[in-house]
Amino acid sequence: MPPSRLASNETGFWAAAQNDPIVRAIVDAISAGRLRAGTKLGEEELGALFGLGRTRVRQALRALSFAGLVRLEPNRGAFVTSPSFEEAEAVYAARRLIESETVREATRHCTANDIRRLRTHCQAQEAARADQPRYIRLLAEFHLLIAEIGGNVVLSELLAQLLPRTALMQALYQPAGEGGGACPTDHHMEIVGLMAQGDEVGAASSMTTHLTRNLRALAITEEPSPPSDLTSALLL
Amino acid sequence: MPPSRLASNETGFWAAAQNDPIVRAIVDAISAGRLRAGTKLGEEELGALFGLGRTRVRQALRALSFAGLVRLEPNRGAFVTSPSFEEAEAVYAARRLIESETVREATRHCTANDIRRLRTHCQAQEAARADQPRYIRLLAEFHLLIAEIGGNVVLSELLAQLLPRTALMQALYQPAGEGGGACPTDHHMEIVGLMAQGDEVGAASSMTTHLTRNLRALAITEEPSPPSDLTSALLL
DNA sequence: GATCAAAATATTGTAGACAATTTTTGCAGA
DNA sequence: TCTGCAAAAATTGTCTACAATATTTTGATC
Repeated sequence: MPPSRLASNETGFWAAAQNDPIVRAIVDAISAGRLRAGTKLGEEELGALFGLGRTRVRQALRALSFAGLVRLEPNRGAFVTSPSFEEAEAVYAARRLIESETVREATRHCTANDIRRLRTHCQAQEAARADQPRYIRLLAEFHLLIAEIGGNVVLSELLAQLLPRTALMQALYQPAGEGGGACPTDHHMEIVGLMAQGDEVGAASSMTTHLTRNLRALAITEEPSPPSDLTSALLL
Repeated sequence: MPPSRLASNETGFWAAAQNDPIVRAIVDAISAGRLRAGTKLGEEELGALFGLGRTRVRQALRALSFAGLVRLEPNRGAFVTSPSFEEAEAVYAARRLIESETVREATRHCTANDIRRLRTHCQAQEAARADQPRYIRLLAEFHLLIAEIGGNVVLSELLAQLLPRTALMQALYQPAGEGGGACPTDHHMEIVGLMAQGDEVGAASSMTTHLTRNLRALAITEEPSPPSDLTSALLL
């Protein structure tokens, strides 16, 4: 069982879209900070890179735009979103709202096996520290996994949409120090610990502070970083 | 200023998609109960109906699948979603979570002009009672409008995705009595009244009971209603 | 050299063609 | 009549060609 599929329930469109190789590659490149905000995503160029026609590229770009990672300008093309700091705050506010609920529900429903899965997942996070795209994917998946244990599929889907956006913002606004400090596995372990004790209030509040810390870690600098070169950003 | 555009901020993919004639027509037909769950949405047939090629049809179907109104089965086509009752409960739970927050924020931020807009909107709802698709659209827009006043764009977007789904479920599971009883303008007026008094707790709780009543109004009958004829459903 | 218009180039938007897959149809055999 | 299988028809998936729209380059004028 590949860990990157651990938290993907097969329902929902965004989950399916992430299996698209183009979507996947762009999400990874954005998360890792290789694709910077404002970069133009040319259809022909992407198609050539993946050996696919423009049809598939277009589908991928639309999916990414749905998730808020890409901005489609009519007759001009697709660009990596440049979220404002207000937008970042809004996304984190939404996550706090949704995730304090999911973690509360999860704490109520979770079985011993769920706790085990969460702990295993934290270990996988530690192990993947070297491989940044994978590490970031895992950190996000942890939150998704909690949402799934919570049991409300709709909230899971909404959260799944929000997660890549926060990844984009971290890559954008995170100061030089690599993302390691922002969403560390320690916090995750703490949350799991509280869940294991059945302390739903504590777990929810721990989640909230975890997210607030994440937001605070973002630098307010809104300097327009130069767009990156698409081809080199995607070729690893 | 056309009232149907009152509450549509131009950002966000779903807002844009709803300007697509195909999306619009299908959403209306679903909301009005003319297009029943399980109906197959053939690409060629839709294209012929709107005088458009399959490319546009496909885009529309994909957008509808983003919003959870349509299920795409690989190599089989697009079908109007048949949400289970659990799914309905999940969507309403998500709406309660999100909207109790948006109405709280809106109550804090709202100006006298905002209150006026909301009251005007309620009147427009009353006036549109005869025209069912429009009526349903307006009822949903009211909730969106509150979210926009609340000021968190992300929550607005998420809510915008959820609203058509609840419309689908109402059309699906609502007992014979037409949708009038489910989301009446009276409740909306009450909420606006509480907002005008600055009673955020009251407004939030009123919103919650409003939504809970909506959910309760759905019949638990899960009999598979026969799919409708696509052409006749869309030709008004 | 700067400014603006117009041609040239490049890119996106849409439609239709062909390939792959599923569904239906037709027919033989039990 | 029903079942199983194969051919035919219909439908979706993908690519490519052409049209519409932006962007860049060119060149003439001041």
